[in-house]
Amino acid sequence: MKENCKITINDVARAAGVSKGTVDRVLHDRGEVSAKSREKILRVIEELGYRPNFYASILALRKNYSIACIIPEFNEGEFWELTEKGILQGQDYASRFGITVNAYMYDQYDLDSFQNACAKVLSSGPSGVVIAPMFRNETLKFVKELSDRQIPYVYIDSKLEDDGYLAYYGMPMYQSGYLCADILTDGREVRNVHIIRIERDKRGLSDPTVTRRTGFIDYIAEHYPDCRISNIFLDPKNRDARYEKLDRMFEADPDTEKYIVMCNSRVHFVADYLKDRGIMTCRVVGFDVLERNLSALREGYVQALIAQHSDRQAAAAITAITDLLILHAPPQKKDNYTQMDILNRYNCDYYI
Amino acid sequence: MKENCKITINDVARAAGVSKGTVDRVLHDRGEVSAKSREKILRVIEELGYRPNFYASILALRKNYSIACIIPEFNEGEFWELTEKGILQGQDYASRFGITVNAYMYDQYDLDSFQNACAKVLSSGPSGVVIAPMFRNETLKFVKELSDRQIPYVYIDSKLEDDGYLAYYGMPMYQSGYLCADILTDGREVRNVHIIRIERDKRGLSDPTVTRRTGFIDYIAEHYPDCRISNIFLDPKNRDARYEKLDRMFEADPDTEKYIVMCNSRVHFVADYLKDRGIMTCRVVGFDVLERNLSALREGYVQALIAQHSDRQAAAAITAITDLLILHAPPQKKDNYTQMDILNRYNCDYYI
DNA sequence: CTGAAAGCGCTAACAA
DNA sequence: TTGTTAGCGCTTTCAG
Repeated sequence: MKENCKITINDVARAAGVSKGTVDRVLHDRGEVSAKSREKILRVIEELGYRPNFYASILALRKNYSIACIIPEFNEGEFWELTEKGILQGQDYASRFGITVNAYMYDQYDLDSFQNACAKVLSSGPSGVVIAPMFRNETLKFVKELSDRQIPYVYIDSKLEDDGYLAYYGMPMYQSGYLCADILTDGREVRNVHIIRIERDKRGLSDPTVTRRTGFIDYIAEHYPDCRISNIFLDPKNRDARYEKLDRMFEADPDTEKYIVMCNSRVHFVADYLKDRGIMTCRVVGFDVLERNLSALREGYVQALIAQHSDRQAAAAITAITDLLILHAPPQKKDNYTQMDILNRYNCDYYI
Repeated sequence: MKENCKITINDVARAAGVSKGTVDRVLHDRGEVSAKSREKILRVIEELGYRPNFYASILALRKNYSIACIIPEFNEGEFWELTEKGILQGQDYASRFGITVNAYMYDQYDLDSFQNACAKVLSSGPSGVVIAPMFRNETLKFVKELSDRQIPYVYIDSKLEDDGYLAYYGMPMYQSGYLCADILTDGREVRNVHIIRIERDKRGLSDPTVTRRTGFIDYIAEHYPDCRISNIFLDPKNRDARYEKLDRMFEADPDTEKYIVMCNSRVHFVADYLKDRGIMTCRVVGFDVLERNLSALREGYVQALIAQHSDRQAAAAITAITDLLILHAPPQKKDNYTQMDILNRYNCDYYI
């Protein structure tokens, strides 16, 4: 299936009647070669099916490639933890090729900290960058700078409308909302749906779930035109306030079976409430495999989770850059929409 | 995050007051070293945090590793096609390390052809083997031989009860049946369930879905103790006979909404029938992402598919052997149960 | 039991 | 424009 490529640069040199130095020159396009030699060498390479041995290559040019990853910082059990796991996996791969990988975290609610991270990355002189963008304008400025410096970059989680990225790995957000609505309603008679959201003051930061919510709402509009949708905003830092809001929501909805959805990763807020109140009559769907969400799934307070392997996304991003650096091979596809995984209590234990 | 390990074998040698030849000897345990030197060298390695550069290593010992993969042969669109894709991916990875990968196919209904494939593999003198076992006894004999020759082997798809394998990558079969029953019944009132099976004459070959069926039946027994389960056997080679059987089945079941399941990858047989007969009132669940199954899913003749990334299983198997060969690192886990993916019409397009 | 030395295939600086 | 050469870090004879 694959030739045992024992043809070395020496063989090529001999066959072409030149020295290996010259062959190396045409291989790496570092000029200074007569058109005639060049042509001849290329033909010989073709004929012999020469494939460079890149151990030797890496060994000889002991370059210090490095990849920088820019992601939001996080606490244990939060969404970005899984991404970091993926960075570690990718690091493992990259290190096989002598490439170092570094993570730069920023506070996703603080523009300054983001700019700070970008500046640090830039000054570290990376060979490639992986970035999970939250601040639109600042990110565009940053990647512009990367482009100017010819540094390849890969988006993960979400991407922007610029065109210079090497690749993107993330979930199809709109479809995930659509899918979510299908799972939530599941062919039942549904008259009220509650979308639970997180209060966030958004200075310059793009809401990462707005597209998903659109997909959700579209599905409802198409399949349940008479269904009412209510939006409830929860304060992530204030439990009592959350409970109060949810209490009010429950009072207002006349149906006993309530349909609840959360388009971000915090559905455990709802699950905690339901558990404390001893309510088991809701149908709840959320996103992402935080440990707290999984518990809620197992205990039956959440019926389904839609998950993505954000670890694989990060790892794939690093692999893409590694392969570009080492093999000079760009990824097969630029936009890589990763699969949407439906988890319930029976398959969630095999997920990670 | 990772040290720039510039410590070479020379540094170690110097620090230990010996030559690099001696260091190499203790590194590879090829004896002939005094206890004193040995000890000293080990300590120095520890202190300096020496990590061998395996480009140099691979370059120096230009070995010709090869990995053999033994899987059933297949026609286009059949289950094993995806596995082959994974082999190609794994090959891609392995070739980065100068390892060649070869596939050996056998007729899964023909013991001779299996033995033949095994013999070929053995005589090719592989450095590692990936195997999808169908014939129990013959496989056990074969892997015994591999063990004797110290050739590591990895099971994919299913595994046997021997203990010498390096790793296993496959789906948890029992749970997949259990999950399947949950998705099929989905909280509804179910009084009849039809399990559609494939007629196969099984001389010495283990039925790969028996465990899955057990999981399915257990779920029904636990959640629907009064539900009747019927088994229908279809001839894969005779369309008319299949239709006749299904006609009879439909006549016998009084309910309009019928619950149908197939525990192998051929649920498209049922879908074709339903489509031709114009029946849309059934709830049908099957397994695996054959193109024909996906079409049935999109068109609504099948409600859900439970899928597995058998490509990733194969690729992971090859990666495991590669890493063992190159890095001398065995896989982190021996038994790797891959996730069970639930597919419906809204997420299936993002699956592969 | 140990050291010296010759490569593995490729790169890059230096001569020519 | 080209050839020569000294490594990159490790393995493996071959002497001692």
